[in-house]
Amino acid sequence: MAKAGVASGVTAGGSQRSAGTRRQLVQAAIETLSSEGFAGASARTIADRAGLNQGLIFYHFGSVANLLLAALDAVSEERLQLYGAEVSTVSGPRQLVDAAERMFRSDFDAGYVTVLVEMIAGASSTPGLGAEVASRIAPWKDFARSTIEASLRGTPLDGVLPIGDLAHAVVALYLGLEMLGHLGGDPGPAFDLFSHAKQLASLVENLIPPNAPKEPA
Amino acid sequence: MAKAGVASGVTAGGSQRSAGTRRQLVQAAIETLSSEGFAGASARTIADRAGLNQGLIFYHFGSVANLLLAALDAVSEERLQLYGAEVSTVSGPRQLVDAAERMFRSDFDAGYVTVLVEMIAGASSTPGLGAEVASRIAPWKDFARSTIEASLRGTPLDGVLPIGDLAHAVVALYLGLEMLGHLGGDPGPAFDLFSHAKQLASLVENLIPPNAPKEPA
DNA sequence: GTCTATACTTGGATAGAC
DNA sequence: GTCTATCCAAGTATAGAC
Repeated sequence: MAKAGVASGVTAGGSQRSAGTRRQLVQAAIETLSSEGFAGASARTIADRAGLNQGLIFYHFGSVANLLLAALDAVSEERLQLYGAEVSTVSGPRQLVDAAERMFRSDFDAGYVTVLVEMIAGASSTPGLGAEVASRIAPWKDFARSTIEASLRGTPLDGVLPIGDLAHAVVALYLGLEMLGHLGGDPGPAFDLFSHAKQLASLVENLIPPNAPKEPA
Repeated sequence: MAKAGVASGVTAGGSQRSAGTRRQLVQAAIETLSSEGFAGASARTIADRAGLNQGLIFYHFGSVANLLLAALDAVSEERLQLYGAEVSTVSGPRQLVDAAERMFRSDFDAGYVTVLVEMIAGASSTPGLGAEVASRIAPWKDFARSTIEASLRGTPLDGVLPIGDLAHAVVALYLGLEMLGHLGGDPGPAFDLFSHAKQLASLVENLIPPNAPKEPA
């Protein structure tokens, strides 16, 4: 056991100065989770990186676990918003795979998916953390589902694929590819897969043009 | 930082008594990794579970990291052997998916894949650990590749699919499904996926019967 | 050779200074 | 309200007992 209990809602909303300190700590927590992993994300390590006293973590967040959750929140919100923007201009499966590849690349380089992976893997060490992490992962599955659904609209696959299960698989694959890529230091195989997926998506699109007008049922 | 450096080959081969102690520690390490995760797998926690003095870990393995690697070795070897046996009786994609589902179920229930996931995620916290873990994950990808290859022999997909990349994806998916299933406490969605995969595999098999004699090139 | 008691280091948390 | 100095628990590691 390393991190202590998960208090709820200790993210006090205070002054300007306080907000700045919190922001620095959250940023340092993200970087530490990326480079040292959950097990290496101690109060001291994080505070050192931010150039701040480690006690501040407990004052502002109540516990290390809560700071890490705040870091997860920050990453999840920012990325999800960016993903939404990327995807909004997309029509059809091939463009979607293309967008997914770009997002994976920038995620991988910045170490953002690592934050998710580390928090999921680390959750089992702290009582109560699992549920908190789960509630922050859920939006990703929702996002995957609605995006897949939208991109399939108008193609012959519309309505025949189990979207919910597919979304689950996509998220799982995304996390797994990140783990393997990070471990070997080489995300190469992941990008080979994206390239195959693009061919497959093109195949689907060439059967029937994307976004062809569809008869109302 | 929690675990210390990774010494090489400290797994001294000694007496009967020594072997028994090591076995108990490895077993306790596996259980601890499963239930508490990498971050919770301290020398004291593991030794307590085994009912042994924590100093024994350093005497027998040199460091906590080395004990955890020994645990990973044990799980990987035992499971890989069992997987090999399961798969040896298999012919064709559908039976393969069937076998994979059985293996995933027993792995998930026993927490064996969790050991892999936790070691991969935890690797980044200890210098040198990443490479050691990577070399122990590699056989899984090899196994996936040769198994997929064999099951496709004689089907119309033989030779057209990028086996290496597919194997990478399968391992990644396996790890990702484990993470998500473990997090939510419910591996359900993973099994839904297996069920879809079975339908897909049946489809492939019905195009051309499995293991149909193939013309030599 | 095997194990235990003990030394030392790092980590979480808070009482009290500003 | 914000932060720092300090405390105690938990972790790694080893010197020495058996």
